[in-house]
Amino acid sequence: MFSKSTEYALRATIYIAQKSSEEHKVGLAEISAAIDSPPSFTAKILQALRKDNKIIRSVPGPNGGFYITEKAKNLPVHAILKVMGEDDVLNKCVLGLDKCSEAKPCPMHSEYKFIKAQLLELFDRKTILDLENDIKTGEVFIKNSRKK
Amino acid sequence: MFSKSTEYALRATIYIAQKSSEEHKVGLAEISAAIDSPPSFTAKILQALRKDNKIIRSVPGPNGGFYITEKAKNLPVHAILKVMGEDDVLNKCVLGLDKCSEAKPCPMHSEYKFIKAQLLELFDRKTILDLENDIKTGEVFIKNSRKK
DNA sequence: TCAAAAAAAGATATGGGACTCCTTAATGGG
DNA sequence: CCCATTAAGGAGTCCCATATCTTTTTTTGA
Repeated sequence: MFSKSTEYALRATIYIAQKSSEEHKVGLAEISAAIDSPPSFTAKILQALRKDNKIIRSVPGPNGGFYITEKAKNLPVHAILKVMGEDDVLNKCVLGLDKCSEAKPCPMHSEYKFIKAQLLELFDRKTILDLENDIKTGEVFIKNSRKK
Repeated sequence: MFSKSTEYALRATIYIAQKSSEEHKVGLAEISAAIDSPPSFTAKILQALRKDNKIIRSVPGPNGGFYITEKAKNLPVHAILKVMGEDDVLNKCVLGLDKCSEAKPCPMHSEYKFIKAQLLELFDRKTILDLENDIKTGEVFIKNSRKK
């Protein structure tokens, strides 16, 4: 559904939410190990998220790293998707028509719109904090198995 | 949601269903004009669909072209997606985890699975014939506006 | 049987996503 | 103030989806 970049962004943000605070930051190496993502590439993605200045923050130097404020944890997953430029993915027509709309629908539109609405609702409702809490229950995970 | 190739495949198939029969075939030029897709690229995609030997058929030479049998029109949209290799797209984890499952879910899994199920149901239920009929009511279209 | 028509096949760009590496800047500890 | 640490930034690689162009093969109709 989403690009690799976005997948890493989501997993990394959840991990940072889970493990960091303003006092205790997490480093790139730990993050990419925890979510099993390529470190250098993850760095680029975290840079992008950081520049947005809304979701994650970072500090260089010893004991530096990434963190996320309690306030930012209340942001919906949709905020991450927006930064990663996935907004259009969710609004796109199944058949790829630019002008597909309620007024000029494609043959899939009338049925797909209800499903799309649920997707949008889910990503708007679910916050970073929600996902972090799910992890803490231990019933849920964000680490990929190492590829062979 | 899907690749350009798949979008063209869907639109082209619907157009062929709408305009062709075993007696009256439609040519590549007409198809790509009707759905506004690059002709040469569309040719490749139709080749792939054709090779599958289930959905569309073709005949070269004068008055040749592409067509689809009445029987094949009863195939679900999912059949096209399968040929285009989009099967994994629909089964993929939102966070990109290989092992995400009911037993080992990601934090989005429990809510996303219901939406995913609806998507799968829609693509399994909706047939090519259904889409063709929607077009015939005239309330629906498959042609993109020409890009400037 | 020949020529035209149309799809099939092959060869070749091109742009962007995915990723790596190297250098630079910022920070904190000794 | 210097050095180790860590993120930021820049440049470049690789591959695949997208797309085009050309040549070959198949078929039909005259």
